[in-house]
Amino acid sequence: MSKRVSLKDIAENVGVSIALVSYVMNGQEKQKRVGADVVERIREVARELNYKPNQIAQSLRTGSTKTIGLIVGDISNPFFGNIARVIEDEAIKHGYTVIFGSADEDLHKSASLVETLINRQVDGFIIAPAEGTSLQIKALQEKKTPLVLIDRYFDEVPTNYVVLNNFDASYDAITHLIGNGYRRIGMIAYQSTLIHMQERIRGYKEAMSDNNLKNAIRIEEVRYDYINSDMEKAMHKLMDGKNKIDALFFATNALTISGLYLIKKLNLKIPEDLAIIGFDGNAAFDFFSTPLSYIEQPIEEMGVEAVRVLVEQIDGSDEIANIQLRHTLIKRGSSL
Amino acid sequence: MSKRVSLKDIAENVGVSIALVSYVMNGQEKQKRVGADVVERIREVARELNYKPNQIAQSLRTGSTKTIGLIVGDISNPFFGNIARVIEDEAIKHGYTVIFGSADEDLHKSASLVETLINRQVDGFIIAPAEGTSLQIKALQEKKTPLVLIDRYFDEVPTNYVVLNNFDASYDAITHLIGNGYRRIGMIAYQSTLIHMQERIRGYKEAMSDNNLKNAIRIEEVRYDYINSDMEKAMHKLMDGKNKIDALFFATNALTISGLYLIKKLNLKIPEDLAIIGFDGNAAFDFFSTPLSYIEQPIEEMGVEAVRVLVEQIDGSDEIANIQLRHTLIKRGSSL
DNA sequence: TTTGTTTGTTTAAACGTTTAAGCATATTTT
DNA sequence: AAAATATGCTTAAACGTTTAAACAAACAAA
Repeated sequence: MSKRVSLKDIAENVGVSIALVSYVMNGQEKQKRVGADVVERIREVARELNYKPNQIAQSLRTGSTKTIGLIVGDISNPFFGNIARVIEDEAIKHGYTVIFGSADEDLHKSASLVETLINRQVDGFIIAPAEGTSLQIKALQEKKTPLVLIDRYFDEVPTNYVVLNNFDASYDAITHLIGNGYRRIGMIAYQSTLIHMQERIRGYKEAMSDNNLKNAIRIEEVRYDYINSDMEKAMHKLMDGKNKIDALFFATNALTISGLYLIKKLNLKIPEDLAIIGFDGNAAFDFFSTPLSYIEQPIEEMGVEAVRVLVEQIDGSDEIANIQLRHTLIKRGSSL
Repeated sequence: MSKRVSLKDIAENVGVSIALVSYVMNGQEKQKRVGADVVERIREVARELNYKPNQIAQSLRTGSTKTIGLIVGDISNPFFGNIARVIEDEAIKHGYTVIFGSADEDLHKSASLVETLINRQVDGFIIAPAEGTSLQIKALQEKKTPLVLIDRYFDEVPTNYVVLNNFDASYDAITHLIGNGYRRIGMIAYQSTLIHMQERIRGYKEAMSDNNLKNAIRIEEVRYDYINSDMEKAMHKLMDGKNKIDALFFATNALTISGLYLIKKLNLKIPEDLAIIGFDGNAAFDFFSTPLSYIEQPIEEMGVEAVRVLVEQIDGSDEIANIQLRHTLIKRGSSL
């Protein structure tokens, strides 16, 4: 890579000190009263040599990298890909760039990513925390690192967060199913202590209880790393035997997709054999034999708010923002 | 954000010079013959204070940021999301982190991203170049910036690239359709001069010509920014009237999805009314009324190779690598 | 004429590293 | 005992910025 042009090069070329060049490049020629002719010449030479400031040097000197560290579960997961895109755009609007990492819902990968990003001196973090990372998050918080959690948070660690109101979303979905006459409603969730999952489960349970269906509650949990095999077992548990369910609620997009493959394989009629509500919109939902009802998250808003709150924190605010956003229940054939 | 621990802090604490601390932190205590007891104490204090090297300072001093700039069309597009994931993992393996940006296939966004990343002193670029960016790419190339293009490249600018053998892929898909008895085969592509699109088109044309179907060639082009409305017009052109097609080949994943929405709306029977081959696998393809045949790209390999070649370039190689990867044609109901 | 102010510029330190060079002191070789 | 070498450490410069402080020259006010 050929040598980059520095302030020094311009200074030597014009025959002035580095300071003057710096002033001019930063538009401070008025306050620092640089001579008009010198301003002119510096500008000219800078253009000629195609000067680009070295952000690394700037960062070292100013202590700010104008960089946001984004840690999600997996950037190739549509939910995270979409939110990453929103965050990217918002970050740029605020003058930041983003460095991202996928933690695969893994404690150690997450720790390693946090360390890498800290070493790179990011100005702040946006994190969808993996299970068991509450200590990592707490440590960041204690070092007063600007931080916003998305999608999930920890009750025991007070931090900024921007999440879906998962309880409401679940409650709404289940109430809708009950309203349409379904009674034996099951749910398939990830095996996880993370709050977004627990809240989605709580919403399901409470909606069932509030409708005198407490006895009909049937939850199956699936491990993140064995989603397809566990899904098969779960479905069989719920669908086999005389007590089989008549409606099924999936707790995430990936779970929904995985479940749909099975449902297709089992040749179930939707919603006659089984009504379904999934999570997060998706072209796949639209093309399924019966278009799927689902809970839509306000991804755009989530990303926008996350960046807004983070930038406020970076700028010195110490108010904690806890933001819960509202879902939209998209009702279609699969839950009629 | 609380002040970070530096080499100086450790040095003062132990009562030695900064240089010694640096040597120990870099594992050079043998070559630089640091006293065994001092090594011990430095290690201890570093652990106690939880020292983390400031990568910004390291970068400034060493001239290497260990950072890769990744520019794609749109990170929320599954193809790019998936390849970004692979690139991320590979980069980490090589000791790099990635800064990404979505250029939205836009010349100016691309220019602005390149500038931002240059200012951030990335060690090299992986770029899926947007239409009309050949001058940007050429400029990078001339400054000897390590660079690998993916998905597309420019014939007129010799660079490293890792792409699909798009001609072969298209040719194979069309040959397969012809083999199954289809003759009036249409194609819907993006309006673009980019090589990947041109090659896909060329593959289609040549397969048609080679089978004496030159007269049956029907290509409709769709604008990236008006995909859905243009798609509607294109479909009508191809499907209305007496000369209507009996098979359709889509040139990208997004085009396929957009087309499928219309096909569903028009209630066409697949493959009876229209056979279809799409691009890039997708859950949506699996759930469509008839499972879709499609061209699968070796995304994993593409990402792995791109990073490998880039790191070689960063390490000083000046061999130009032009890598064309082979597709897999997934044959299913939609093209029977 | 002296003093004070304005204008335009330079100097130098700092950010946190890395690393070549220098410098004592101790140890080995003659 | 002198010379040579080895050992263990410090000094200082450099990377490219930003910016407070110093300074000189020109001009204005007393």
